[in-house]
Amino acid sequence: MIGHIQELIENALEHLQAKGEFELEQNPTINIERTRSKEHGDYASNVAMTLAKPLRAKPRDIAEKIIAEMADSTHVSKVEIAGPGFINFYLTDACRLLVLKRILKLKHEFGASQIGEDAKITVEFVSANPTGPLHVGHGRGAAFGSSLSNVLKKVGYQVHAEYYVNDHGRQMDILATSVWLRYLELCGERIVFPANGYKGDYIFDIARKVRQIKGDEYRHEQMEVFAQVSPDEPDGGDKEQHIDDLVVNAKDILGAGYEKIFRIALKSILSGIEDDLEEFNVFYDEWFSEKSLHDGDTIDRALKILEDGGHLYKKDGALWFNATHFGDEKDRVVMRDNGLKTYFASDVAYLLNKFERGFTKLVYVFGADHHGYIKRLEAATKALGFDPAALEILLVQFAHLYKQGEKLPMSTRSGQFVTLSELVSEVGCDAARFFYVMRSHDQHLDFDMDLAKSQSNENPVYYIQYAHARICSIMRKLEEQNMTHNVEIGHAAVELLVEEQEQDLIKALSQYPEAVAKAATNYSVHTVANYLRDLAQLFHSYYNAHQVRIDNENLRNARLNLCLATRYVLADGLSLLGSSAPQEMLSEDQ
RNA sequence: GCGCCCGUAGCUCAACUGGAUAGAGCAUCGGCCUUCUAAGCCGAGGGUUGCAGGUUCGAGUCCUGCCGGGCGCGCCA
Repeated sequence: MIGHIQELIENALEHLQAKGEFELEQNPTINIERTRSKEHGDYASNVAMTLAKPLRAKPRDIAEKIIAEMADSTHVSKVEIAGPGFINFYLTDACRLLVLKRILKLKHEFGASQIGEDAKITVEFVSANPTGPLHVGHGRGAAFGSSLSNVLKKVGYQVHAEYYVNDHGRQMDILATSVWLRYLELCGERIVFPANGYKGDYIFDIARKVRQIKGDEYRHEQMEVFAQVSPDEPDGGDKEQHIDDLVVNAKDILGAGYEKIFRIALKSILSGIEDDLEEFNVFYDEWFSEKSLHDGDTIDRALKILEDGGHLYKKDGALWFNATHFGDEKDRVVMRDNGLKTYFASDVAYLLNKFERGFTKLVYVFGADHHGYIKRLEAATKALGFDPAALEILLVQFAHLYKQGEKLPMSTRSGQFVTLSELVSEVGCDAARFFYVMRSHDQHLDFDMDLAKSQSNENPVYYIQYAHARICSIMRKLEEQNMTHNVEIGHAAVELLVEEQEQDLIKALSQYPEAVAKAATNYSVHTVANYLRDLAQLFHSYYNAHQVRIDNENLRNARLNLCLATRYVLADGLSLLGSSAPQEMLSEDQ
């Protein structure tokens, strides 16, 4: 429809130029918008205002000429000048009502588009280190990334959702060593647990698993384990050095056994993460192993490209990437003086890997604390010879959880945190997903767990789901009373939908594709949440004002069509956000 | 200190990328269940968009400077 109106204005402008009324050096971009309020019609254009300057004329005069020259359209019933020079378009009823037929035909396909033009796009999100279970701090990234993937798919991108598994490197060594130390404790060794080790209870769980499988096979005396290890922080030493020494000992003492513990720990935690995400309705197309970059030649090739480009240099025994040359604040180390490649080297390789797989858009969903990564990733992209515009790095601000008015602490190392799984089992997946994405991702979020749990009008998820359930209820009651719903009769009678609430609801339905498109192009999933709230609100108003199950067959079927269309859109929108659309609302005491 | 993000109703947040009278929910107050689920509806009050300038037909939105909050600034991940 927007395109149609653009065409009307374009043609009018061409005629005016041909007649010599207007003299324009270039064709203006014609901006058509939905009006904010219905007193301004359905669509509006500000073209007369933007032309005021080049034409040196008053906006309202220009608008008048454009309207006079505009061809009649079967879709437009009225065109008006308003305010400082807006041109307002009113659609014909027939045109407005067309959307109902469209929705009932397309069902869950309604709202889809080809904006993405089938482009290959990756969305990487969460990618938390597999050193412990996901906590509520990861929840927002998971909810946002997953919903964004759904939305991008809906508008015609080939989306590949990825979780980058850091299954290589120092943190994983610390994890494996932590497990071993807990295992030794279980065997009865007296261990002073390192300050920098992973302290959560889940480490004990994994240690128990190791003991179950291997018995006392990996037991060694405390003296041997701590031989030559520098003092820990509480004893006046460096906690980093202390844990690194322990890792070295663990590898020496255990040999192949170390690898075994490492794999058990990784597998155990990773499958826990997968389960938690599945429970959270989050699914990936790929779990990408960092280790695979090392095992293959990707890292070496990536570094070679940087090397060949002259972007690497040696300093203090380490190998540096000349990131400042590409706009970063600092140069970055890619290989430490001990010969180990840094995580940044893996990041560069992963970047290269994504481009080599043919993705034209690389979306990263990062926590806000990672904003320092933007510049270095852009720098690496340029140095690899790719266009940094292909990167879309989205920062998700922190979500603070509140329970009974108190802020919940979040700290991975200390082992004190609410896990995502606990959150989901407490407030439910539907509410948790919705709450995480109902605010703009670049805005801080206060997550009120009591509100998310409450079965009341305060809770926006239930509000939307209730609208859906009410429609389902109408359909159920219809059958019970042997009334019929004939879609064709409904279509033929749509012009009977003259009530204000019906008109408003129809208009809102027709805006669904725009809401989805906007969410996709702006990476703003919360707009879908807002849209659904508005739609549910309009439906509830309608429901309270008018009966659907009535004897008048024509009107009844028209209203049922409207209800069914609303139901499809509500269900589809909720599914984009990862929430369900229940057919009935059951309270706890039922 | 330097860099990035954010300041909108008492609270939590929107505002179609520069448009018309800045909107919702919660909270507060007043109404609506003999009717398809009251997890609902209808109505009322509530604002110098942190402050000060600038850009233009027009600024919550863009530019500059302050004030206030969050985060980051490792051969850690």
